[in-house]
Amino acid sequence: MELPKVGSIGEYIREQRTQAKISLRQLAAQAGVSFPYLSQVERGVRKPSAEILNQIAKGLRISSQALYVQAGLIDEREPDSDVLAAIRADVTITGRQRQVLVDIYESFRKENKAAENEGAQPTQPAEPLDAASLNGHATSEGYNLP
Amino acid sequence: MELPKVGSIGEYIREQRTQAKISLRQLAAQAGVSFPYLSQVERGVRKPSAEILNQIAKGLRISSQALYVQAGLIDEREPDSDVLAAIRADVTITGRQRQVLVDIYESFRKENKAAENEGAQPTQPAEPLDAASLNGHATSEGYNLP
DNA sequence: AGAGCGTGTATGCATTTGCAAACGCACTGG
DNA sequence: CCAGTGCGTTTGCAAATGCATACACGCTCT
Repeated sequence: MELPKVGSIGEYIREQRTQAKISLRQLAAQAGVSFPYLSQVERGVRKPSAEILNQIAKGLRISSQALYVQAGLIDEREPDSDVLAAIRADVTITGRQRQVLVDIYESFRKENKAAENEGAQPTQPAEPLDAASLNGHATSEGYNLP
Repeated sequence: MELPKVGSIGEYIREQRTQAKISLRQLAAQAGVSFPYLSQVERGVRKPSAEILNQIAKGLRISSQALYVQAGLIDEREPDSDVLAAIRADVTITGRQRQVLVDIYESFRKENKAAENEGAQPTQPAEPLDAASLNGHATSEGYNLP
């Protein structure tokens, strides 16, 4: 039975890859998997095993757990969305950084709620947002959200 | 391959099962997998996929992550702070937004660590990050979300 | 003795993973 | 104009997963 409804794991991977601005072949090479297979995975044609998922996570430089959660392979009991609580409880960041994270998170929530109440119009979804600019020193200034 | 000695995963499962004092068939039923296959998994004859692993974890009432770590599918190099866990578990934001938050948070951490070491390390201690270098530099300015 | 029920284990087989090779398409630039 | 690269996709095919079925052993009854 072909149920294309499979987890959005493929979309997520592709999203991460395009955000990182690397090609399918590059990611495949870094992850140590074959590019054709990666293509199929991204389109949901094939469902990768845990090992492959782990390698892809490595290639993407993201946490394996992020992928597993996305793939629905980790239940992660109760999301409950206490992101804010976790941020406020974090002692490894400064107060100013904390405020930045809180602001961004809340504005995301607000944006999503607005988009939800509007029809199917995705407001302004086209965002460049390079994930690769990590060392680009993303400090408090520079974020401005729609 | 004849004997993939790597998998202490099977032993771990069997250990957990016997410790829980349930039979192979019972666990298989609770996990929703076939008992013969579970037997093979426990003896390392077969290497279960992530889905099966997840179901087994459910059946054993243990954390999925514990199994993944045992299976070597999660590197566990990072303690994975509570903030990151909360962000990843949050279902009220999009994957892109999630990535933004994760990136910003990690870059904060990186900044702080660099500041802590006081001038020894230049912001990129471990990762070669060929993806970005291949791509040539992205932005290098802070985040700007349109 | 058996019949019955419990355990874990070896088969056969449909389905699937994952790869190598070949393909089509868009861009170059000699 | 078409060789040379890059991209993503499609196509067979060996190897593996995962299951249903059948097997071997241990235990307890009547």
